[in-house]
Amino acid sequence: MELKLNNQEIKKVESLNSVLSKLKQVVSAKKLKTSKQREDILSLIYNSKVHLNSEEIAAIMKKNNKDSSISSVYRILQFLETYGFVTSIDVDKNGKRYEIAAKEHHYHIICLGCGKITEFIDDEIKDKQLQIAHSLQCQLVSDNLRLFVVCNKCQKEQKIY
Amino acid sequence: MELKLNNQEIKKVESLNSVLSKLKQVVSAKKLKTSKQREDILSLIYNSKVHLNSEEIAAIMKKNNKDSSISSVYRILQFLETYGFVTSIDVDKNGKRYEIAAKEHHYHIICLGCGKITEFIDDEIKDKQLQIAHSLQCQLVSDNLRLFVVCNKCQKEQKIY
DNA sequence: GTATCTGCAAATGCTTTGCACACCC
DNA sequence: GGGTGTGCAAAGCATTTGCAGATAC
Repeated sequence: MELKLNNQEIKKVESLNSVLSKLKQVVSAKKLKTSKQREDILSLIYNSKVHLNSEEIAAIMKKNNKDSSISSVYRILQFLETYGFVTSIDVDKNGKRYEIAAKEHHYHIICLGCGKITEFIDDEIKDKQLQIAHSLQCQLVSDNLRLFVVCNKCQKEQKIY
Repeated sequence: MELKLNNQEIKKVESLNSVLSKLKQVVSAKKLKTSKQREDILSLIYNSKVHLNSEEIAAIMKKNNKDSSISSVYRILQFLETYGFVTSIDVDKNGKRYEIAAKEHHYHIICLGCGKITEFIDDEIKDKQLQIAHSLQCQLVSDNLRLFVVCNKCQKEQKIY
């Protein structure tokens, strides 16, 4: 089977420099102004091995002496998502979590015990979805597949279930 | 392909009476007390052809002269979800939407234009998910596949995109 | 009678927004 | 200098919770 798994993260399809350069293009095209925070948050999400939420992003910014108010973090995340630089996923009650959009198209496995998010790629599922959308005369905009599991470690620790 | 589609709703695998009888069993086993509202809300969700949110459920209860405060609706929905009578899906900003659990296992297609939710069944995707969970030594608890689309009608009306 | 269920209002948690000031071009 | 970005505090919105009274058993 052509399943690709990766416990760390799915391959990125673009370099950080390329992503940052695209950000500059959008900012310039929209006649907006450069903001160090915007670039920093985008870089942070690009480099993060985990899916951060807004609070965590604000906390890391603070730790890196790049302090940013939580409202700015929200505004910047909204901007970055609107213009396709990041995507968000809902996995728990602690708000949306973000990841860089410049990643291979993938799905998420979420452990209900420890919250760990694993990513995987499956082309068959992707193809199937396109077929389904097409058969309904729908234009597929985005898809979201989440598997909620109890991981091996949490099963052994009898964390839940 | 073995895709099953249904523009109205996916077949239910259990009668309302059977579901209500199971509710009575749980209530009795947990030494709780019968509540007409709990039964009414469960019946309402069973019979609804659309995915209702809490506000809508409260409004329909009111219209049927079975008035229920919004907090009771939330408490009852939480109860029904905890004990596996209903399941919830997140489709928009208007809160979780509920459906009866006694339905064939299925996925959702959500139109970003009109909000219409279509359900579909696909055994290949289901099998694939089980394989994936198994290959990661994970116990699959639940899965959630949402396709966000622009439906044919909304494309013609150029509602979005 | 006693524990659960309900309605109300207040609280919660994530997110958005209004406003004044700071900063980029 | 004019408009965009930011920080702060307040507001929004779905949901939860504390409490007192109502109801089921």
